[in-house]
Amino acid sequence: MRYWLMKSEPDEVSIEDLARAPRRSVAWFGVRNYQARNFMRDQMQIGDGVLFYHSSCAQPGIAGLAEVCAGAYPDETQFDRASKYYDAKATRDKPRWVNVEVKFVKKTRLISLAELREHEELTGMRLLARGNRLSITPVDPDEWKFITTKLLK
DNA sequence: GCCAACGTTGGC
DNA sequence: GCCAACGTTGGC
Repeated sequence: MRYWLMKSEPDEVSIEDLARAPRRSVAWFGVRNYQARNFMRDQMQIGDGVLFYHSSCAQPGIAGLAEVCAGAYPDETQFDRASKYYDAKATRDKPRWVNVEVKFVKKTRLISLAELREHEELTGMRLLARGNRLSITPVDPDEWKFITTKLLK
């Protein structure tokens, strides 16, 4: 059982969209970074906890909780010429990109990026590391506990 | 829209 | 394998 922070642009998929999705789950397609892919492929398991983070928006921050509900399988969009995520070097025999599926748990108050930076307990968060751009980052159990019990009560 | 930081590509 | 050029991310 691990914990993760996953960034999503609310214009694409917000926590509200996730709550309204069929079965309240979505495929986390479109990841085109090897490190993030490897997290999905090698480490994410059904039941893992997810901090659902809104990025590239007016109020970036944690907007809700989710959980992994399906393990990694090939991301369909890599094969779709019409998709902006199309990858000419990926084939069905040798897929390059995978996605997991993520299920809604709850919407929370917005914990802004600025607020996350205020807490001593969270200074080690990968999200807050200088220059971090990864869309999927591991979250330490202590950080998860602090956020879900102290910041969200 | 700016720009720092990082990742990827491709020539050598 | 190096590294310059280019592309992307994402907060501000």
